[in-house]
This record gives sequence, C-alpha cells and structure tokens, in this order.
Amino acid sequence: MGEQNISAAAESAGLPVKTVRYYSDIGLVQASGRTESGYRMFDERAISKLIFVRRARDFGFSIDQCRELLSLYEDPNRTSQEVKQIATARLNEIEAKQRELTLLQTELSHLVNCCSGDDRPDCPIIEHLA
Amino acid sequence: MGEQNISAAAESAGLPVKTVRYYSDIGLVQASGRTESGYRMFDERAISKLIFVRRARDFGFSIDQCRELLSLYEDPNRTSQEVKQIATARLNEIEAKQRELTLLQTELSHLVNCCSGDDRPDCPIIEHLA
DNA sequence: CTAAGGCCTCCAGTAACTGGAGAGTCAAAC
DNA sequence: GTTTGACTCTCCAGTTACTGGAGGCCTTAG
Repeated sequence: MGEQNISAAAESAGLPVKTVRYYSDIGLVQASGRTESGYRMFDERAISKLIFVRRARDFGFSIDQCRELLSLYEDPNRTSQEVKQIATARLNEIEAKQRELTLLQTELSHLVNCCSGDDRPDCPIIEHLA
Repeated sequence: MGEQNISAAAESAGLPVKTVRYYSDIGLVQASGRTESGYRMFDERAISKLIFVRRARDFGFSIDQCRELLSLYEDPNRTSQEVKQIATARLNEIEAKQRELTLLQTELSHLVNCCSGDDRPDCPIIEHLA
C-alpha cells in the first residue's frame, strides 16, 4: 500500500473523491505523483494530510486556516503558540456564532410559541416582521 | 413621499442599494414602477416589503423562505399554521446548528486549554488533528 | 454649461464544494 | 482479443446571497 489512486485515498481519508480532487486542484493537498496516464497517486504522507484536513474542516476551520495548520503540522520548528492562535481565532468565531444563535433562538421560539398555528390569519410572527 | 428612488427606499428599509436592486432582480421585492428614464421607484407597499424581508433575513430565513413568508404576509386568507410551519422549520435549523456548535466549542476549547501556547512544537491540537 | 454624483445593466468574484459532459484508461469477463 | 463497465481525467456550470466594478446614461447644483 505504498501509493493509492484517488478513490482509495478518498476512502482512507473519509472524503468524497470530488473533494480530494478539489483539494489537489487548489494546492491544499497535492497528490504525491501521477501515473503515466495522468492518474493522481497519493502516498501515506499525502493521505495523512487529507485526514488532517478533514478533521480540521470538521472543526469548521476555513480552507485558508487549514492551509496554515497544515504548514504548521509539517513544520518541525513550529511553536504551539502559532497553532493555539489559529485555534483560538476559530473558537472565538464559534462562540460569537453561538451568542448570535442564542439570541435568534430565544426570540424566534417566543414568537413560535405565541402563534396559535390554526386556520385564522392572525399571526404574531408576521406582525413582528411587518 | 409617495414614491422613492432606490437610495431613499434602501435607506428607509435599512438595506444597501445593491441589495435592493438584487431583490428587485430576483423578483423578491419588485419596484412599484420605473421613471421614464428607467429609474426604479418604490411606493410604501414596496418599502414595507423590503423592511419585512430585512427582518426575516435577520432571523436567518433563506431567500426562498422569505418569498413564502412574503406571500403569506400579502395574503389576507393565510392561516397562522402556514406561517408557524416555516418559522418552526427555521427554529429547528437554528437549534440543530446550536447543538453542533456546542459540540465543537466543548471539544475545541478543551484542546485550546490543553495547549501550552509556548515556543515548543508539542501541541495537543495538532496531535488531535493528525 | 459643466461637473459631480446617482442610476442603469451586465459581468466577475466570493466559499467550498458538487454535478455533469465528454473523453481517455484499466481490469476482468467472455 | 475484445468488449464492457467502472474509474479517471479536465473543464464548465451551479449553489447562496450578495458585493464590487466597468461603462454609460440621467439629474441637479453651481
């Protein structure tokens, strides 16, 4: 199992083939080489990068943040400070989004609870938006 | 103040001019008419629709949901049931997103707390992603 | 009358893919 | 040896909800 073609690599990484090709196209995770006929081949290092990116994407890191994290991952001279900074930025995004959603949820659930949901046209939801 | 041009309408609604033009283009909120020279004009009804859409967008309703809400808003024979159904769908989306973010926040904040953030390369965040 | 600003349309770009067309490639079945 | 089916390739279009910009007409203040 030295090198795998794109579908094997995609399966190893838990990603769709299309996504692996896309990451390859944008230079996020390059294939380690091509066959004579032009098929992408992925070695273990490339596959571990794909896995890394998948996990980072699961955390909601953007492609650009993934690019930075990946280069830190690959850099033996990285400092944990650099990594922590990126992760903290993402954490702040998450927490900001949480606060936003909590406000929306509070207000919208209140409106939904106040709406009788019957056959009459009177509706506090519509009234609130109008 | 019978009819307003696009910048006055945008200001009344609290939306960027570009967005008003966009809503007009996609048929979400049409201008009530055009001047001889082709300028869009918005009457009070159009402007109240713009405001309605802005508020609905603030709740995170999609353009398509806004379209539905708007047609209910305009329909004297609507039932509050129909409105409630759309709002409940959006509320479910919000709550699903909240659950997702809470999981992420828990996990990521744990990792960030475990990361020393110093000059050494050892980092639990990177290790978790690898 | 001219210059500044507002308005018009159309096109491109954003994020991160996803789907599809058309064409070449590979492995196995016949 | 060929054929068939699955796989791969590239390139293009579409998704969401705008946003920015080019090029050109319109309006209004000085």
